[in-house]
Amino acid sequence: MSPPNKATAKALCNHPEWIGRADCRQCGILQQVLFSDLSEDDLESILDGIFEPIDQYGYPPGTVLYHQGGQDNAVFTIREGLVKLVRYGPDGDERIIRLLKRGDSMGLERLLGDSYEHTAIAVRNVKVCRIPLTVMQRLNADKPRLYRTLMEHWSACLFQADDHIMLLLSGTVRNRVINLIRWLAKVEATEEKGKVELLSGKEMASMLGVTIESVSRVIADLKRKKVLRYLGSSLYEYDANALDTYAAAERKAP
Amino acid sequence: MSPPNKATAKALCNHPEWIGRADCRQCGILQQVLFSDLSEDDLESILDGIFEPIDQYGYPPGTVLYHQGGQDNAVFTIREGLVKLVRYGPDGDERIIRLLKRGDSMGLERLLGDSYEHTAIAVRNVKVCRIPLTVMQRLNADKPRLYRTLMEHWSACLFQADDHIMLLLSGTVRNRVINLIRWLAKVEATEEKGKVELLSGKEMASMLGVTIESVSRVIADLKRKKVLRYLGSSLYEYDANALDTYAAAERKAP
DNA sequence: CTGGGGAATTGATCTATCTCAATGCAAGTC
DNA sequence: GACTTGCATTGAGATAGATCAATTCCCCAG
Repeated sequence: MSPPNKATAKALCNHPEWIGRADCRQCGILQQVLFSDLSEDDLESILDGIFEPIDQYGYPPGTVLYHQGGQDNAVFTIREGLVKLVRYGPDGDERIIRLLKRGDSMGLERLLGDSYEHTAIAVRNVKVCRIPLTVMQRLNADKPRLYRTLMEHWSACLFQADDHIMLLLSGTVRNRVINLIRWLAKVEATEEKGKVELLSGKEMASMLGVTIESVSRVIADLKRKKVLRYLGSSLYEYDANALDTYAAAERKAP
Repeated sequence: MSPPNKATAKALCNHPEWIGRADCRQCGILQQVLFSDLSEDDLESILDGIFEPIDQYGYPPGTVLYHQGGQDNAVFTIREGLVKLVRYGPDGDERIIRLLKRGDSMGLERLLGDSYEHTAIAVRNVKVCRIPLTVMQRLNADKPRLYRTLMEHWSACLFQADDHIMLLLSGTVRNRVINLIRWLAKVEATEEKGKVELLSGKEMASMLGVTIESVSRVIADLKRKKVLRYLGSSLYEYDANALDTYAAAERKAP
């Protein structure tokens, strides 16, 4: 139940690792995800009839799951961890376009025949299911209801993109950082309430469209004001109310 | 063939106006849009069997097509013009999240039962087809192939959102403005090559996340440098090569 | 033609953030 | 334990862009 200690995590994820064949019938995540609309019988027939299997993999932070422009014949769903979707600017600078969490899916553009639109990189230790395109195609043909679920995933991505624009790319650096912290706290409510694991400075900067130094200064300030307290290995204890206060304080009109 | 002159346009669009019942068989746009995958027979049966008709409407600039949170039972496709999707910040400030052009569709979130996620406002004189949800639902049931087209529309929105982040919300004001001009020039290639109709300063500012004054200064500068030439009523002649040059010039490392 | 009003423009500050550079810190290596 | 290596932190100075404040420019109504 408790998170793996450091040694375990390291042993588990020092390199890409095949974890196992997916048994979708047993899977607590997948049922809530892409295949949530399918009955057990349908799942049965998936697992029996397909050529290519659905496999699970674990990756350590920094692993590239796929490359922009790539054509691996699979889509992915995230069982655990965070994945960043990035694009590279003309100077090779990396820009984080989206941050995907447990339950999100990525690479859906392959279903339309497009190559991957981003490079997907693990931000934390990550576990994913790799679903071959052939499986999706077959399912789409057999069970059109799956399309609805797919559309929900598209729309979820879209609304994250919109929130990104509103919350993370508008206003002062301080507000952007605070909104990012809130978002992280919300989606990673795995530990006890009141604690967040932040990203690296570079990653936060590249999500928020600001410099590393600016992010660092904001966080230092929040620490000084006792809104954040450092607990080690980028884990912080935070005061949710104070966060709200400080975010709101900025847009006081005099 | 030529665009309507000002007097005509005005008479046509001074207020929301019902233009006609859609004859999708004759429609040059719609066939390339939502219903591109359907045969003529399928279209036939749409038009015959449905209770609610597909109507066409014209709206003048500034008209609200639907409101964030609204629940009108329809999706729309744009036959002509530009529509902005906006959200409002805590202070009521409007932020343009996306700019939709001829052939794009909007309000697809209603297909999933969600209320509209944005407020849609005409930027120019606009013609749209209003497609009742019932029609879409019926079609989805009868012709599952339509789902593919829908997914393509979702993905198109998503990739516009991503481009928005990369091109319009990164870098200097100058680059953002130039990228916006290029985008407008590309999607509105209705007139002769080499001319763009820009948005109002307020609109450009709210797309790019900068102030009106900054946008104005950049445009004034581009005029001074003969990259843009004003032709009246926010129409400009532009030098595409020079635009590229000036956009690139900024990221020269000394 | 004429006057009014909203938008665009321009100028003069001001400031948040970037940039550059130095220092500190923690983890892994030999 | 000393040495590297990669980040995070902090400071000081430079600057792009915001803000505030006039004009000026259109466009339209009368």
